[in-house]
Amino acid sequence: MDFIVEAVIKAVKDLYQTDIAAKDVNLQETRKEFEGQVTIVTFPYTKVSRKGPEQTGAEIGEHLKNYLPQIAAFNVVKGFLNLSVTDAYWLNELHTNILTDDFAIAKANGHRVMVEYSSPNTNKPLHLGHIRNNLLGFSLAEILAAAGYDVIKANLVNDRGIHICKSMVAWREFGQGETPQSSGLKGDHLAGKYYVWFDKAYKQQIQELIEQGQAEDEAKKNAPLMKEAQQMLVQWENNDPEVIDLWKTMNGWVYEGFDVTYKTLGVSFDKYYYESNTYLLGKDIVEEGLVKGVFFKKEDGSVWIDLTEDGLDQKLVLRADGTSVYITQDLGTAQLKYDDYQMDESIYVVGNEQDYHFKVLFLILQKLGKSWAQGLYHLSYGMVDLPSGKMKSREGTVVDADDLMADMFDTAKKQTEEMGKVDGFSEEDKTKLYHTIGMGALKYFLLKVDPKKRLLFDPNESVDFQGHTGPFIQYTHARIKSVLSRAAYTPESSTNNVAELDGIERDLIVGLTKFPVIIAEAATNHSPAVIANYVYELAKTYNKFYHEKSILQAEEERLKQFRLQLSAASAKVISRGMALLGIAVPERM
RNA sequence: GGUCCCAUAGCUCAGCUGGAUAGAGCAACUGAUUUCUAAUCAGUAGGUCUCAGGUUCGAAUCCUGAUGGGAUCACCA
Repeated sequence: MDFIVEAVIKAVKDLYQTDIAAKDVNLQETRKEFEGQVTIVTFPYTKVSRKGPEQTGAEIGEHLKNYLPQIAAFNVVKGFLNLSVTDAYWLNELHTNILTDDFAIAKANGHRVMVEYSSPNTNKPLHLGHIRNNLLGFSLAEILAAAGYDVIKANLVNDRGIHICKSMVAWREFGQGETPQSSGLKGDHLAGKYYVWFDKAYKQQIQELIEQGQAEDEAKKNAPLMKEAQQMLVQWENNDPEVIDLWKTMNGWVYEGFDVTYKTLGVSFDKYYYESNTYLLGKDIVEEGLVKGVFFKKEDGSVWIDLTEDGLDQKLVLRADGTSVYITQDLGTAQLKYDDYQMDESIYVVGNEQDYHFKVLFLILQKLGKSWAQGLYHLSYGMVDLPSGKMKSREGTVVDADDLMADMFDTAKKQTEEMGKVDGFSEEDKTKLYHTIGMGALKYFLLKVDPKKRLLFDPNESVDFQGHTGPFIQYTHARIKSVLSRAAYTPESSTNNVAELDGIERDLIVGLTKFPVIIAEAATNHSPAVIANYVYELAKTYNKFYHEKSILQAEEERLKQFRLQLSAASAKVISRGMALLGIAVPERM
């Protein structure tokens, strides 16, 4: 639509002798109730035209119609100039753009971006909140790749620390040698089980100590289990062979479990970072900051940065004993990532509870003069809430990722069987289909809302399969594929053979042409929801077309061919759009 | 208490850097299948865009304040 923008600029110059910038041309889609496809808001030009909005619109419209062969007609309603673009233009778009293999595949833009997501703790299994994180991260990586970026998907695994030791201590105390093999329990769930055990037993010990007369704070510190965990952490840092061995074993179980979950979710990573390798990083950056005078040292030896001028607080970056805090490692890890990949942008997919942390982190790196700091971005997404409130691992109010995915599979199976849609499917095909639909419903449900917003999930209400859902879009795709296969349609058979379009056909082409713009928008906004809502709109438009127009029984052969082309193009965009969300679409359902 | 985020139909959400009479889905009601998949389509009903000011040709959108909800303010991560 750039040609229209340029023509408007020229029109304003010719008519009113004024130069305007491209961004001052406000193009929008024409509303359904008016004639045309593209609308220009003419209010802003009334100042230079010194005429009313209607007259200004009429003059610009006349000018455009004279200069642009693609403009068939125009009409003016108040300050809105509605343009009807010729059918020849839309048909040309379909054949020379939409139907080509490289449609909506952006050329490499020469920019490299890292998307860090997932970043689990290895002491418990993944839950619904992690699912949102993983889906957002994976989808965003796909979108950025489609927009022309060179993308690295990174996972920073939190595999060390006191919480990991808690699971280990509990297992050593109560585990009696349980392994995933011996109990049949998935490795990450096994670790999680002992993490919960630790917490239970620990609370009991605290209670006992309080009953013996200790203050609560005191009791929390003195509980034998906590002492044991802390001692284990020291041993771990000292490379105690037995502890390291146990740590490796249990983490190994957890990774096996995570691999299964990741596989079912359909996410993947190009690069793993482990905190056990990075937790000591950052100390040299602290040193650098002291030399540059960005940080200062207090009498006790602790190192701080004063961010009060930026509206934030003073922040500790190194403890008095010289050990790292969270932000120390993150400073070091940020440098490590940059040294590894020299990316232009680095995106952290992390919940909005850490907004403050990332604000501070990025600000510090800027103050340290890191040239790459401006490319850092925190994709801050909202928490997933249950009707009962926030999920809490230790209180068992979490929606487990594996359970949820299994439920989705079962629901998909039940619904599909009820509709009797799987006659002639092999068992293998059925399993694959139920997985595709179940995950499609779940993924779409989570990705269709703006990442920034918090999300309400009711485990008692199953995720819908009708209406604004993943299965609706998947169904539309399957339906198209069914028609195409009945017609034995092949892409080679496509040549232009109609001259004019009907309303719904034109709407469909207009919708298809938007795909590349939508991808770019999703990329700049870091929002898979943009894609999700677009694909839904497109599927709706197609379904309307499907009902209004007969394809296989079209009045004429050339019309049939054209509608098949339009269908094939729709299937392609739906499929690609869903792929950007990490959602597969079935050939039949 | 300081800082940050959020508030649109009964419910879940769209609404791009300000533009036409604020849109979908679910739930409710009505209709469509001798014809390409009815997980679909067409229609009815449902709104003080939390409230009060301000900016201007024009505000759900931008600014200020209030109210309600959430997060965060650890020598935890």
